[in-house]
Amino acid sequence: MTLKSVAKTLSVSTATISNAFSRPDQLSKSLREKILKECSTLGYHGPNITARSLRKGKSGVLGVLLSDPLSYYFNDPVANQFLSGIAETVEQHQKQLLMLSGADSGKTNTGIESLPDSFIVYGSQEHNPLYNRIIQTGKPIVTVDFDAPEFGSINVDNQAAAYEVASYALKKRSAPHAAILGLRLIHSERVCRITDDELYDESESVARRRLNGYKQAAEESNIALSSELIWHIPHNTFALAKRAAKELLSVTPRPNIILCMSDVIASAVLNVAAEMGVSVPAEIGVVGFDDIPEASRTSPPLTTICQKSKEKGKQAVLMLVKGDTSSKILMPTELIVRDSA
Amino acid sequence: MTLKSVAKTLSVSTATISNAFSRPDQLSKSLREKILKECSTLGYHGPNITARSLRKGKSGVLGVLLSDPLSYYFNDPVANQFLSGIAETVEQHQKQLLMLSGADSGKTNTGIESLPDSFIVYGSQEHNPLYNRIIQTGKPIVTVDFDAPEFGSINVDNQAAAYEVASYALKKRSAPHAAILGLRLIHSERVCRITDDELYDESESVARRRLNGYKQAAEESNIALSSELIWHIPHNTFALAKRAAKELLSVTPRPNIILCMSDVIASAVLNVAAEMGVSVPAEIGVVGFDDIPEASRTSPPLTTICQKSKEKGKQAVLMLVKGDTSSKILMPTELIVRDSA
DNA sequence: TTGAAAGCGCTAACAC
DNA sequence: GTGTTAGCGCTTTCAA
Repeated sequence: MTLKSVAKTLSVSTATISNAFSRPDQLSKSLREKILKECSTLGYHGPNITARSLRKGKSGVLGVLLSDPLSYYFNDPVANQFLSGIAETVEQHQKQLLMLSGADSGKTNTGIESLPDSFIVYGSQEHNPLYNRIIQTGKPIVTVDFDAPEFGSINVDNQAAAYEVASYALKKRSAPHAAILGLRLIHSERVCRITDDELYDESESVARRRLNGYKQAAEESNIALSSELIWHIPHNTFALAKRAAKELLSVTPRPNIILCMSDVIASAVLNVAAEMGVSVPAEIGVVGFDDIPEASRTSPPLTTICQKSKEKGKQAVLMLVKGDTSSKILMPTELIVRDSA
Repeated sequence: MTLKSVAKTLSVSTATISNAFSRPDQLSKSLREKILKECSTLGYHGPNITARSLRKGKSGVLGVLLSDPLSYYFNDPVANQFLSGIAETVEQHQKQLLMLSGADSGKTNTGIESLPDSFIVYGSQEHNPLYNRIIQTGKPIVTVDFDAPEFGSINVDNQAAAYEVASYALKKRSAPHAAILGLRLIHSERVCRITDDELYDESESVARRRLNGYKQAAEESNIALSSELIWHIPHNTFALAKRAAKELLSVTPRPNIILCMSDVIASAVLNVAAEMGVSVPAEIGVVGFDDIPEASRTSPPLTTICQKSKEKGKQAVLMLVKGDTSSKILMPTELIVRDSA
């Protein structure tokens, strides 16, 4: 059942059918309705999207390029929020959402980058060949949580936010002794501490900016920050964070402030602390980052930085919809004080 | 940059370029490698997927039809698991994943159903016009968590599982007095109790089957189950569940067993119970359903039914990949005993 | 191993 | 307001 065959059956031209579906102003209302009704009874539900996309050079699909396997993004609370903001806005604009994995792209090229009309690129894509292919399409791109000079972007001031939450935590203690549970600080798949030279890495990643914020707060409070008390966690999962938390809470003397680069990590700390009988916030203060929904439900509830992940997704879609591909948006963050520090 | 223009530049035929990318056996290895290399330097990354799909009638895209707005699925732990199982398997098979919302389909038809080669339909789609259009494409379909005679499907035995967990909870108490927090029991957007006639509804939904399992267990224990102690919660969110839990825990005399149709609901009950100073499991027993990751981390940890959501997603993709579109698979469930009952 | 050409289903320019 | 037609970029058959 094609537009052509339908046109023949209804004894009108193909243009008329096409117009009935795509350009209502090109024919009378009565004819349009008649045609739509007849198509419906015939079982023709409108133009084939592949053919239409080929012809028009547009598909109505928005691509989201992610930097890890897709399954990761279904299990990370921050990504969940971000993607649900995207999804909601995409739906409002009657577009389709295609999630593009950073993982499969190394293998066979499926040419999928030619389908979407525009892209949201989430997180740094250093070694992702698909990213380069997307750039070469010349289609509109907005980056989120990292920056590329040539594209519009949405970010938060990670350093300032980390500084704020760390300062708060440090000032709450009379004799602060801080440790850091970092997320993706270095390129390693292992939970481990970093080395001193890695501490002064100059890269611009989210983790680095947060670390800089922590360092800044520590300096202001005249606290030493050695790499011995900085852990690297390769992915934002509860299990990995728990491993790091166990190591950290077993250190003697035990730090009394734990700065966590995500709420998932912070909640793992609370969990381990409870298991070990360490009381929060009496013995140790814990702060997170992100303000995921669970943050208000942990015991004790988390003191953290709220970054409006859902709103980030929404804004990214809106930029693309509006055709704004050059603004550099810095979203506000907010210190959320609860009981964990 | 098209295949044709590249062919001209390299002075070979279009067929040769096409073969180099899609049918390696049709030309010599050396020629193929030479062409691939030259294409790469030229910046041609392979055939346009729209044109290719139009021509071949296949796109390499797998569609997942959902019954609510997409954003819902990013925030539901069970859906997260299911979708991550799908995503993982789709990636392994070098296909793309397109999530199709049940929400936008009422509005303008984008013809998107013509893109995917096959579909996973998740959850009953009673009033979803897109479902009907997908059926009309005649493409392979696998349904999950509901059944349609003409398609393959993946389900769990909800009634048996609910019976199992309810029996366990009831037998743990000397004088059991049970209440039920149901998920999508009726068609209402409000948190509310159901009426007596609704209690005997004959429909085949997941919620109904679970309710039947609870009823069966109650009968066996000679317990009355009146609609006065059965709540309907329209969506699987913590906030709605909390509202219902508050109502329930304020009833006098207070039930001492709470059967929850999801772990999200059960964890909301634990949360409310803690706020009200009701101790679990001493004063009330709580059981959930699903075994989401958080279920093992609540306090107390949840006694629940494990349904392998991720595995369901994986199996659904596998059926489609294998071309099996008629098997009716019933996945096993397992009673997970923890501390909440 | 290669080249020529038809045609996948549609849209839009143009003619009427 | 409607009909005709070229061609979007590709794959595949057929012939060379």
